Amino acid sequence: MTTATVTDAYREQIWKIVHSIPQGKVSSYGAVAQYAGLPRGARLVGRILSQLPSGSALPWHRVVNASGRITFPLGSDKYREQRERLMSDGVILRNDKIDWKLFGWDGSHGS
DNA sequence: GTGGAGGCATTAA
DNA sequence: ATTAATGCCTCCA
Repeated sequence: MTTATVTDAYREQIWKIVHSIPQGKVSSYGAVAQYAGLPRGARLVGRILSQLPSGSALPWHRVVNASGRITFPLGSDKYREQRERLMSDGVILRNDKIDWKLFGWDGSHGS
């Protein structure tokens, strides 16, 4: 079947990882991609998240870029939505930026 | 030495 | 060939 794509197989894997992010913490596209087995698939994670089906209930708002900032243009509806959801999770945005040292999730189980 | 901004590189669709 | 929910490197203040 050549109809399927590479991300098609990683799609569920990425969903699992994003859904594995604990509330109050955030991760980056590159980090999630790396955990999924895609060393340079940062954009793939973003693309997959953009193709999320309605009702996926996936905490995509806990995923930001490596800069700790929301990828959407500041002032955009999407940007506002993610920021609101992040604050709802207890994540504080400082200067529209996330303190990675406070909310950065390594993907590890920690202690 | 730290922080912010801009540009180039990389992969998948 | 073009676009994209990015990442990393380099330069300036």
